[in-house]
Amino acid sequence: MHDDEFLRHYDASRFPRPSVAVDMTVLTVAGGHLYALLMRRDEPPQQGLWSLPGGFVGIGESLDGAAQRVLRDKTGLEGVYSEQLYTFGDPGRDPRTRIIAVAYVALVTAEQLADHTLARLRVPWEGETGGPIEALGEAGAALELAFDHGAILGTAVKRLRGKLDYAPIGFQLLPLRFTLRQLQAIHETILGRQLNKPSFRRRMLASGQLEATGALEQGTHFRPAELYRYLQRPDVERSVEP
Amino acid sequence: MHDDEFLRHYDASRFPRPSVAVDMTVLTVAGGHLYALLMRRDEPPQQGLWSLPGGFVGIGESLDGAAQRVLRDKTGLEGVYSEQLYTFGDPGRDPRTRIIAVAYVALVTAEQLADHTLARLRVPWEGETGGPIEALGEAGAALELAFDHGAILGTAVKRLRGKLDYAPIGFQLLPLRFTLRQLQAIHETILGRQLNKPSFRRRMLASGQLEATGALEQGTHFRPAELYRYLQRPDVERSVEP
DNA sequence: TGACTTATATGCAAAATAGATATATGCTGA
DNA sequence: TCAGCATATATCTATTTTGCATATAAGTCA
Repeated sequence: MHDDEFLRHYDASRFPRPSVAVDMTVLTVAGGHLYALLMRRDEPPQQGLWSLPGGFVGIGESLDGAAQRVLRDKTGLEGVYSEQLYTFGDPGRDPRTRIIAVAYVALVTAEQLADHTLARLRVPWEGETGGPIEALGEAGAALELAFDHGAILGTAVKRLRGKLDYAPIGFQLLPLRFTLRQLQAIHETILGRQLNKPSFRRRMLASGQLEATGALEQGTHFRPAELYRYLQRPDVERSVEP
Repeated sequence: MHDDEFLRHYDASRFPRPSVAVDMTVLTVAGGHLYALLMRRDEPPQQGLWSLPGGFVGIGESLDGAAQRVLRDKTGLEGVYSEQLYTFGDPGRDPRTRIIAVAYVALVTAEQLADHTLARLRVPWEGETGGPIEALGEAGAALELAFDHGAILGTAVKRLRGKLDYAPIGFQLLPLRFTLRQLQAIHETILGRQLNKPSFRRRMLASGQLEATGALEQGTHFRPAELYRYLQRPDVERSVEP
């Protein structure tokens, strides 16, 4: 193998190359609704429209690394769960030039997004049908989304629905200690349908992912529920996942 | 919005950009084994090693389009089912320069790969654990794989196992008309475990994806099985799928 | 025609699931 | 201190799904 010699003469600039960006879908659940973090574009193209936080991938930077960096720089969030979602690369998806976007999903608790603009998501399909979804502003009117970000959001919701019952998704959206009822509410919101209470309980407890803490919920006007904890320590887990 | 003016002055070459390629995982099933199409690299880097067919994405070409083109140019296959798998972008995964690879999985029948080099896949994990897998040559020895292609193959098998029971995967690996026993053999090979016959039958027939043709298998030395057909016409389906 | 081999159908037990109902528990306010 | 309240938690039953065993059917071949 003469890799060394070959590489000395390799000219990476012979062909025109697209730009590569990461787009972050930051989702949370609150009050029975799904929300996504959106930012108003303050420069062209598509100035004034709403978009997912994104940024270009550095030439020496891994995709997961770029995702974490963009998240930190644009939203201040650090060390949150995120995974690669899908890569959107239609020519023309961005009017500037050819930009291929590697989309990521990040899940955070509603408290972590207190200072950001959240848009309520309206999913116009059931189950895992898929397709673009709408983001609604305060008034309930649909926000105009930049680029193909409506499609990216739809893909994210579809992914969440698919992974919900075999991956530790709900836990990322809750504080470290939570009640089974809270976890069920998260699942119901993501799936967009009601679930049976005893059945959900059994399934969760049988999954081995949960551990009872013995502590009880505080501040209720009725019988408090027991607090549970996720066993795989969601505070440590990061972006992984092929 | 002054998008027009902005775009006239936009300089896409201000930042160094990675190259973007598609890598095709072409899989088939035969004789109880999973096989992948591999090509021997005949030029550096990593000359002599075995790799997935791949190629750079053209500047005006969609990712799905690039996948179909690479498949056609490198293997002669046209119009086969393929879907995007995952994007591999570690800096250093390719020694030439920064190359981000959007990996695709394509499924074809064994007959369609008659003229190509196939490597039997050995999956060292169960279920959907994930991780790189080995490709074995004729003699049964592991082939040395280029770049991160062992990891890409592992991701492809994990994806197939996950989608098998709710997506039309088995049909892509069979001729248009097939017996239930053949379909079950495909499932068993992909999953790496035996399945219950009456149970598999019931599940498939209840799924509504199959239609009995009335015709019977030919050339058996015993009772021939009925031939079934996939309802969504797999010969029409292409790359889709977020 | 009957032995052979596999497809297909049927029957039954075990397990998982949904749903309804009953019981337990902590809070509130008199 | 105690009844009433609201929700958590446990229990029970009907239904569906699944695995496994067995029976029957339908071709080939001698």
